[in-house]
Amino acid sequence: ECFEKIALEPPDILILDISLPDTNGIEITKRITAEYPETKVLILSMYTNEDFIFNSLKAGARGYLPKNTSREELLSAIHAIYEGDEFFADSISRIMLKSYVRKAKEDDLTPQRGPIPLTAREIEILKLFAEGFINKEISDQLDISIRTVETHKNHIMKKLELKSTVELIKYAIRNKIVEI
Amino acid sequence: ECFEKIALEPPDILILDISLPDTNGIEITKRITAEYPETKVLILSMYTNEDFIFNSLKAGARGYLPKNTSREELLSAIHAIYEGDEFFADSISRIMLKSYVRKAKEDDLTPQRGPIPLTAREIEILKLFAEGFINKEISDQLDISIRTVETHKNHIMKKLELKSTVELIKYAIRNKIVEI
DNA sequence: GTAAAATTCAGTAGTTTACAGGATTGCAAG
DNA sequence: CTTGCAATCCTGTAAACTACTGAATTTTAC
Repeated sequence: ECFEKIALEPPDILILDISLPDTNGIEITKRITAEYPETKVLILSMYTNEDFIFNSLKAGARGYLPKNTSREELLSAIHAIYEGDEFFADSISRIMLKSYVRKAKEDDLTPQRGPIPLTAREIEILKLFAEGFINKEISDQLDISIRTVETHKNHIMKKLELKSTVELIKYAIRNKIVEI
Repeated sequence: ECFEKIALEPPDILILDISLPDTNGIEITKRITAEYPETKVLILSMYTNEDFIFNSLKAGARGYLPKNTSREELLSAIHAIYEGDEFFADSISRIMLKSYVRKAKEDDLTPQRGPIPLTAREIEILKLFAEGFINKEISDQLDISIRTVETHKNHIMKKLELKSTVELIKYAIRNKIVEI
């Protein structure tokens, strides 16, 4: 029914009042913002779970307000969104910021399980390998024998206790030796 | 001088008034939070650049206020932080939230350069390969010949115009067929 | 100044890739 | 219905790579 009415005359702002923390509201938001980019979605929900808020925003919502929002704040939000701005209740911003910082810290900790226990030469070879060069190309670039390249790779695998080249590449990515 | 005084008697809260957008304030924050975890850092700065704020928070700051903060808000922040909470001015939260959402959307768009042009079987094999299984293990799991596994991999490489297994693994990671 | 580690190279056996070819099956259009 | 196509399956052969062992030379560390 919602989509039928929107198809007739897309509104400037669609206020979605979400009562259940399922993905319905998010799916509606995604569809609206995809099909009617000029219609701006403001979500009003009692759910302040960070993942739910996050997915709503990723789906394209321009604002998010908790249910206990004052009349004044709702009006401010509508005006801000109408002007093309985004609007989030302070409580929402704060929840999301904490989550953001927490994730950023986690991301920063996980890759570095201690310093990389490789020599400069080994890192050089791992980098070239993980960039996609085959052994012959590596040996040409470094002006050493193919066998030496192989030996270095072997040492690397043993040091890191890796069982396949797949893990080797993943290691290089995780430790930022190469880009994905 | 700052560090000498802190060493004598670590304060409950350290209010860092940063006037330059260099990394000094961030380095100080990092060192304090590492050496004196019980000392909480509140940053007061006229710089509201999102990267600067972000790095401050990653360095361990418990709060961030812009220079034009009211006396009341500063006191609220000090009290909140003293209680073990975090405190960010609303303007700061809003800046960071927008940046967060923007980045999340970017991350979501980049990997999918169109649908994956592989058959179900090919994706199955790519997934197992990128998880680290060798051809023999894949052929056992799927109950097919090793040569068939090789052929599938060959088809995948040709379809995707990839030149090495390294690129194949990176493709699988980018397209979320496997975790890093 | 010696011991340990890093860097270099090689032999051998087994595994994987590159390239070319063929067989079977399922499904959809003519 | 058969024709064509894509997907799936299998093989041969040469080249490249891996696993394991061994070893010479240079660097680093105490």
